[in-house]
Amino acid sequence: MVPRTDALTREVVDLIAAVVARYHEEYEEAAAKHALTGAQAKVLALLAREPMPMRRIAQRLKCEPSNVTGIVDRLEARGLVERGPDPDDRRVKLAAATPAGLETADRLSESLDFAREPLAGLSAEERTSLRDLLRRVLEPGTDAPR
Amino acid sequence: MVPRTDALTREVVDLIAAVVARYHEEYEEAAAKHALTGAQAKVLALLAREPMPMRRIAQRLKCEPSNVTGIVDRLEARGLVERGPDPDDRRVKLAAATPAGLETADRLSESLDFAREPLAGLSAEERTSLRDLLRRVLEPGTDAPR
DNA sequence: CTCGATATTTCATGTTGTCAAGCAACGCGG
DNA sequence: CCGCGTTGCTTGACAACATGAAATATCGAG
Repeated sequence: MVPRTDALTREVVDLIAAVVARYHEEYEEAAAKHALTGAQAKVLALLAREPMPMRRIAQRLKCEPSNVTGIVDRLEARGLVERGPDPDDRRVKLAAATPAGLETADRLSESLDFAREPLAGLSAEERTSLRDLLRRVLEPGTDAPR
Repeated sequence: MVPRTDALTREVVDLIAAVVARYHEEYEEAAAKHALTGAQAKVLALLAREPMPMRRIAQRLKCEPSNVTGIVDRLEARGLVERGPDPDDRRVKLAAATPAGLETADRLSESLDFAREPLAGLSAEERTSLRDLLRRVLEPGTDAPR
């Protein structure tokens, strides 16, 4: 067992906390620029890649399916998303981004690109190191993608 | 200007997103173990270090002061936090953790220690590299200037 | 076909967040 | 000292997000 009071580890954890805070701030800000909330932006980004059942969205967001209903309702009300039937299972509803939704998702993605500028301060070598270290940190319990 | 489609940068950003997601998940989980929400845990952790005015809490949380009122209300209702007068300014209310609040904050902190185990997989040298790289990433705009 | 499981929705409820309005206290210029 | 703009906090109204329980429809195995 690693000593819990290790100063170095603590500092790294604090830095990660700072990164998390910063990431959130910028994400919400970028979403707000397109009149979306964070949750809506996340769902829209998901659906821009591929349509998926409500239940799958809930898994990705790690929340209850009943919650997703509301989020998709609001996106649908704004014409960014549509619900369609799943040909293989009539219980399932497939949510998909509309053309307008895709367009918004694209612009959102660009705003987020802007947010990643801080990384530009790192050389290619440094970015590679960072990538490798982050991979290692995430490795043990990487969430099994389903 | 760095090309926005740089594969390496994109991968690092994705990894950071994964770290952010993971961090949140574990934070909420740790908070829930003590029957706290994420926001409540954050405020309690802040106040466990030192008492502070409501307005300062709002700044730290980057939210409206009126929001803090509710969060502190709930913590106070559970006896984890107390509001007291500021001797220097009677408009100000100083929120402070009660003994019970300090105790909860301690146990919460231990749960979070547990969550940082992933870092244990890294050698001291690697943790140092990671620290330095994260510092660099955060450096330029530690505080979003507006 | 029946029955348990699954996908979604609806409803009730609670927390977080915003904004506008209000009140008390501060502190400055006259 | 007195007004008056500013500041700190709370309140109220309202939207979004989140959970859990119950309702509905469909699926699939026996």
